[in-house]
Amino acid sequence: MGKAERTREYIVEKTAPIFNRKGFAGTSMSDLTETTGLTKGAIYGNFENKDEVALAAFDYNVERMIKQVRTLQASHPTAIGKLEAYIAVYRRGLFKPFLSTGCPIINTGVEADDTHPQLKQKVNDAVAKWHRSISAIIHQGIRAGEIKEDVNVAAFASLMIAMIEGGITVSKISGDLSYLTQSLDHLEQLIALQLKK
Amino acid sequence: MGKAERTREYIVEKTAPIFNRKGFAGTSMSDLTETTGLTKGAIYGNFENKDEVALAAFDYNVERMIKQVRTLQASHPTAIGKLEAYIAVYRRGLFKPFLSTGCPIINTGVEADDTHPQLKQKVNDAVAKWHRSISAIIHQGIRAGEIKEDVNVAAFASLMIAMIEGGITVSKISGDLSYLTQSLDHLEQLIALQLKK
Amino acid sequence: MGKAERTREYIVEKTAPIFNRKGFAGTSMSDLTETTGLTKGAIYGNFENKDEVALAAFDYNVERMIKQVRTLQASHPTAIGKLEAYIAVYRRGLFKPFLSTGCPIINTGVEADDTHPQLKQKVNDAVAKWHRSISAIIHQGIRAGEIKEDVNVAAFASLMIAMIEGGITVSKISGDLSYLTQSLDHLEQLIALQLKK
Amino acid sequence: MGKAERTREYIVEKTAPIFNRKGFAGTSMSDLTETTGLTKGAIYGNFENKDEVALAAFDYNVERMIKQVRTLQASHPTAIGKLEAYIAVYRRGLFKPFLSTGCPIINTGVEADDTHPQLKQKVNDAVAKWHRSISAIIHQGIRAGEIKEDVNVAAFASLMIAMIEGGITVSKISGDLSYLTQSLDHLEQLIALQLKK
DNA sequence: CATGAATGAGAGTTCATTCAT
DNA sequence: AATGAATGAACTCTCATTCAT
Repeated sequence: MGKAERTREYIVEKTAPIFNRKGFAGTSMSDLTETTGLTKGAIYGNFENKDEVALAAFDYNVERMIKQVRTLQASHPTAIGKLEAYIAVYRRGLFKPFLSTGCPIINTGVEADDTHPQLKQKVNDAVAKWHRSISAIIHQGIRAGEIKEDVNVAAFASLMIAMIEGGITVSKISGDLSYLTQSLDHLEQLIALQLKK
Repeated sequence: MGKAERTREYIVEKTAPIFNRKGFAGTSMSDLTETTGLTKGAIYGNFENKDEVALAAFDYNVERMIKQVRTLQASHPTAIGKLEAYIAVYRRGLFKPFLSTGCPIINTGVEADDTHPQLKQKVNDAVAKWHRSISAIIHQGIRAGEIKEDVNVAAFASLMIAMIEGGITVSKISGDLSYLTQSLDHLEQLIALQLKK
Repeated sequence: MGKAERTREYIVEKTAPIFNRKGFAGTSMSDLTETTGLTKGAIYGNFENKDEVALAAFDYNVERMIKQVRTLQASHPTAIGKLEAYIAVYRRGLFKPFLSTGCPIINTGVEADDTHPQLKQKVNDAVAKWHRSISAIIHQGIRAGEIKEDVNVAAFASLMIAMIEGGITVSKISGDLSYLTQSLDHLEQLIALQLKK
Repeated sequence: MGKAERTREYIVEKTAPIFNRKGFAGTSMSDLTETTGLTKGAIYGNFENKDEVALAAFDYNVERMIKQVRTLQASHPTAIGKLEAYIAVYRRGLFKPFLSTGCPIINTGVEADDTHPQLKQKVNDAVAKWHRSISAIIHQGIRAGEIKEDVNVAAFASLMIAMIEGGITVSKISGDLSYLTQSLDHLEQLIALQLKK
């Protein structure tokens, strides 16, 4: 990894939380230089413009969430275990500052939807990828005989994502964790009752 | 209603959708003058600053949503009917541009949470009020003998809000209505199975 | 005096101290409506514009100072007595809030000199009138045999005005009354030693 | 001296006369960009805001006056010579455009006294410093046996400052140099008769 | 006449971006 | 490759003035 590559990563790591907290319009280039300790030139030397930093920061934020799930899923070979890993990760987030700024997909999506086509596309892709990922796990569970065959896979994945994101987001904006707790509790029941054979 | 009051309302009506779409930081005073056809002076003559317009616009946006629910609930005397009215309103939103910009509570909350204390407070209040409103309906249903007595009222209200908001928001940012559809379908089942006697 | 005339005077009385304190550029039309309790329209109905109010306010402020001197001079028939009346008035100002905002001639002149020709002209006239007034008193004293004949009248009047204004102004801007005290003390001696026969 | 430092100085040099002539409220940021040929961004890159430029400009204006006096005083070792240097400098100003805009201490003090606490403080300090400076010279003269021992040092310094400032200011606002001439002539006599042994 | 809502130019300030060094 | 001073457009907001009511 060359120096330029390392600087790029450093900038992304440092600025990603700012973009997640303040949003694209609310984050200024000065915020970025302050957080990184770098100059304007250094950032513009590594990124074409603010948009490019924001896009890279979004990727970084999403990747970071995915990594947490993947790590936990690695130690759970069954489909049900992998689905429950999602719940465990977000439940763990309840007690860490991890979710205090909410989910980057929602944070970015809500702002970008009507103002920033490039970010919007990335958000779209992230949601679609997540949906495919959950669907694949359920299908795997069906093939493995763990999960009922008549489950509406796409519908369940949609419901699962909506509930998780709803829980995270309403808890974040209200400062009341019960929204996330209830969502995760209910999701756990659904997995046990509707999916498990 | 004096002229000032009328202009205030006119400004709020016209600008509320802009704030909902673009957010507070993303909406400029020039956006407001363009939409209203008024000059900056006219807006500053009726509002102390941009914040005040945004706060009034948020109230307007929330009130508009509440009104739709209340109107439908008026023709449903039972508690179950009133809860189903929520679902009907949001399902109807699926086919209208009504929900195309998402829920103002989420849109505003996501941005304001880390950047705008006054708006954040209003969002907090709106969520709390909604929770109280749903809880009151369930309690009324219990007293009326419509709804099971052992329901965890607060938990159900939290789950209901999280699911609706999750459905609306993920559908909005992904452009895929299935998230909202699945949330509303499942919520309908929950009401039928877990609440109804 | 008609109603219009009374309103004009009311506006001038109320706004004159504001102009004296904040200056022309530093005083806004809103300052004027706040102080008077009148509307913009009421002021523009009685004055063509801000300049006209400022010009009238300057006249009022100067006239008010002159009146104080004239009143005291009325009870002093001698020329020396009349000159000492000036000193008495300004010395009295030391203990009243009367001079706390400084002399309107200086306050206005300093700002207007390079920015407001009309006000500048009024300031010029006020100084010239004051000079003529002192000169006339000295000449009267000479004719009456009170004052030495070889006094350089114009020079003495100039020195007297410069000392009074210097004392008032430096005391005002420094918050230290000694500048005015020393000026008045010295001026008193000069009258006794250089003028009095 | 870095580039930023040089630009700061350039801005101060160019804008100081404008602030002295038009005052703080009367000087706009556009006045500053016009005079300097720089953009607003360039000024805001070097100063936090308009206030900071005005404060630096005041310091510059005062320092410029002090330098003239100090330069002349350097070639006059005696206390009397140093005091007469003040008079010489201001008398010289009579024939140059140097005093055409008046004394920055008075110009600034008159406006700032009731409107700008930071500038007011600087004015206060400048007057106090001047007073101390004159007092020190007189004390030095007493110790050196040049000046009478029973002189009221503080009182003389106050009178001297009041007379000089009164002369400058009334001459400026009236356009009649006799006020300054008479003040300086008289002050010269006072030094010769009241101070000199 | 008086009102006060509305005007529109201009105020002070910020910000993404550029470019000489 | 990095610096950071400078750009200039856009930002929020104010102000003297006007005019329909």
